[in-house]
Amino acid sequence: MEKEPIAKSYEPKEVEAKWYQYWEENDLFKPTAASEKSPYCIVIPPPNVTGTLHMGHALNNTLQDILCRYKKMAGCNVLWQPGTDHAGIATQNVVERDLAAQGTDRHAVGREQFIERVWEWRKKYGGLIINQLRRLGCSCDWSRERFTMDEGLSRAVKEVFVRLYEEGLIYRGDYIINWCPRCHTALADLEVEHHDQESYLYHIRYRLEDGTGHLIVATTRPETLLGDTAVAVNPKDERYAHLKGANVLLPVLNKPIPIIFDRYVDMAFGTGALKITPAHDPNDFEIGNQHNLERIKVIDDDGIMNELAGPYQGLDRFACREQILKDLETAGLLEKVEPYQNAVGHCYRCKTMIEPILSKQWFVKTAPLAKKAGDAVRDGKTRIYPNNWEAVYFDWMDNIRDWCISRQIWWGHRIPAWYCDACGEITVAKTTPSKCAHCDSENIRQETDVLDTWFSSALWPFSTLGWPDKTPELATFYPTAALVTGFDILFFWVARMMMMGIHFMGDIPFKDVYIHALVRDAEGKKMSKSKGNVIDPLVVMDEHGTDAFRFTLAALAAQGRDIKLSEERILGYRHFVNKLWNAARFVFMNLDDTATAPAQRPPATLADRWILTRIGEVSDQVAGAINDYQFNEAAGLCYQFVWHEFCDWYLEMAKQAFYGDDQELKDAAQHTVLAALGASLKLLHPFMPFVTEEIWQRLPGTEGSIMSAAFPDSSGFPKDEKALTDMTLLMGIIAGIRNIRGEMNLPPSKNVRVVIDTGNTKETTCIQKNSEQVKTLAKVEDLTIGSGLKKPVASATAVFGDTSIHVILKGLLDFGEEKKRIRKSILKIEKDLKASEKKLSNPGFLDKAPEDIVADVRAKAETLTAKRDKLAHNLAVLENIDE
RNA sequence: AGGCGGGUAGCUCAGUGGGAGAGCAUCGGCCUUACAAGCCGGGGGUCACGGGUUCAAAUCCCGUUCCGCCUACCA
Repeated sequence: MEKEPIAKSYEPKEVEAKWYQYWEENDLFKPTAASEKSPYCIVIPPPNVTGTLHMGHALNNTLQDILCRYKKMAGCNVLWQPGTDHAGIATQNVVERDLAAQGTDRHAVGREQFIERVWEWRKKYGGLIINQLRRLGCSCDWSRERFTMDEGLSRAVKEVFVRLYEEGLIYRGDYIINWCPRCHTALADLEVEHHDQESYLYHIRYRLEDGTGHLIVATTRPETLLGDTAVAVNPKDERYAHLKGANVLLPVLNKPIPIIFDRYVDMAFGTGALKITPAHDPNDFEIGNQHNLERIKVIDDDGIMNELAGPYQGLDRFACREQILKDLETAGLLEKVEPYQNAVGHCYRCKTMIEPILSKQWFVKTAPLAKKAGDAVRDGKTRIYPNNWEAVYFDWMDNIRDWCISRQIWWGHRIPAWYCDACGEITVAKTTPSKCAHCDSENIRQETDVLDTWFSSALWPFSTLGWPDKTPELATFYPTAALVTGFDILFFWVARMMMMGIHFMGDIPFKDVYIHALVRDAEGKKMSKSKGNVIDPLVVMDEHGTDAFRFTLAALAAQGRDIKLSEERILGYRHFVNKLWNAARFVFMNLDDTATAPAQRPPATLADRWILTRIGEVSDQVAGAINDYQFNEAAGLCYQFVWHEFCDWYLEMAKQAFYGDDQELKDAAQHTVLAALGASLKLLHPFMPFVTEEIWQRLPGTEGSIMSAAFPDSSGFPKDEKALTDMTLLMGIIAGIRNIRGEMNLPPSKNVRVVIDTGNTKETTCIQKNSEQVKTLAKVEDLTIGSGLKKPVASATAVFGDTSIHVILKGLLDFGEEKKRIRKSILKIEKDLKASEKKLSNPGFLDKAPEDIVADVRAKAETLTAKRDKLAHNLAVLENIDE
């Protein structure tokens, strides 16, 4: 296809955009409509529309793309379902910031106008991250792109809400939430930052109602005592056992409240007595529920004390604290103040101190859903890789709390519930009702809260495939094959998709969950803008090319460990991309000037037979590793094979055929080298889509995209055991000679004469047949091969197996140095030998170790002994000469 | 506080029961007509420490220690 001459080094920029466009134009990212092939589907973890591509996305999507591209080549009907998330609070914040810059705010603009502005913003910037995913090479079917606020997905959200409500699995109730008095919204636990803070622990005297004494309570928040409805102590605490049924008087307000007994109270902390404020503390709320305590809200939504705070009404919560402390002091009720460090929640956005406040919220009753979601993993229907995350998953599912799904913001799915002002009942419906379902009053108004962002993303695996309609995609691709995500959203997203998928589809949403690591900087720190240690994937792709970047991520993606990304590592793999490029260049230079592939030829040389056998083996290993989500393993296998077997050995050996006159050998080599290069490209394609496509399209005899080619496997290649053993011998011989050359600092220009004393005639034949290779690759000008050959006088010796290799160094050999070299070698062998002999002389080992292991050790000991003896013999020869 | 992960070559990390590996760095030799972003060769590790299980431990168990992360409601 491509005819222009191939450049000396690979230039990613020139080819990446070209091929991405080609793939899209040729519909290569789309699944086939009706297909015999087995379906394979991944739904993308939808990035926030506000987002730009960061390292986490890059890793996440690279791994998904590797899976999708591999599966397609392996013969599956693949759908990678893409889309974005409306990201309620994050997006609302971005647009609010815009408004602030224009000197206005959302309240001034009004709800409808505001939402319109968000849509406008989305239209303008929402495609940013999608295009960055394209840069990364993601093979998503973009014709199916979805957005959580789309019409279709919104319909799914309403459907789910209404059905859960009708089933009694959604309810409205009082709950303690994290309230930001400045932003005026509830915050998810995730959105609360905890900072250690220097504060004080105040010991306050609560007098007993009957006047017989007092009890001391320790607190960091004295102002909340206005809402106290009990004091709790541990039932085992003997100090307070006599106070059963007694009341204390709330300081300042002088109101009697009960002393209750609850195991939650830590006897060792403070005085062992805990004030209970159910309306302003999450724990107290729980305890209050168990003891049926009244909940008194004394702080309003602005953080100001309300009418129930009595004399403190109108004071800011912090001012109130000061005032109350003064009053307690005056009344002689402040026993002690000690410095204390505690973690206090702050709004992640404006850093205002969070106020836990009691309010009415919507909830999903999760227990029944969680039970099934837990069982699905317990039963192995869904498998989590690596499986240590299963424990974390179970722990959460087994201790799950009801899920608060309402948010007091504007951007999101507005809850489809209407309150009736006439009868006070709630109407929940998929479409906007005209009147109350209970009393027919038309005086109804819709809930102003919107749903938690995770509510719509919980439906993602089926809503994107068309649910609640019965679509062919849903029938084909649900349950999806795999979900690839980071552990940080295991609870928020994965767990909820499991619950919703099982409930509404009657089946798990995905068979496998692959949890990958976090990408950190070279020091292991989390990348963040404030630390300034962010590596921008887009910059990396610009500098080193997408393929090198992707390969780096895959090569570092070992399970269960974070990735420390370093520039050097990327550079190393960039070299690998270039190596592949140059290997291809070499191949092209040595093909006859023809556009078509050379005629089919059987492999003619040992090298030909060997490389084909190796491709078969490696292909199976790579496929196995990808199927097991061992991305680093798969990448490593490819790297090792392509560089150190295909390039270092096969291409070097093929030169003999290419540069020689034997047309038959040449034809066979051309055929083999094309097969080997083609297979290498296919193995690498899932990791490096661009460079492999670029080379593939230039290869003679290929048709269409490499994406449509079949992934290699061993059934398509010979299994030539003899080629493997012969090649091992040959490589050992050559390495032996090279080793001596290296140690003696012999430049390649200095050819040497070599005598090879083999162990048997088989070896003699093998080496003789390939003597030209030995001569070329080890720079030998004269090679003598035979069994029982004598060591030449001025020669250095290496031993491989039964074979002695003597390199003649007339006038160059330092006898002393050579003897030293051999002695060192013998010492090393004897150390190994000793270990083997120790095992073999251990009755326990011979008794209990498996036979094959014992046989291995025996064989090893024999080999080592033979080698040692040979070296010793050669050493003796040298010593005789010396004398 | 609890949970999780980790400590292996100078650096970054693979390696889950049978003689320790890779990349980078380093040292020596090479512009050998695909590639100096390259080729050939070398050196370098008490696998954190201490115990245990086993014929056999980097690998499994217990303890110690250091580092990192996540969760948390000690007022």
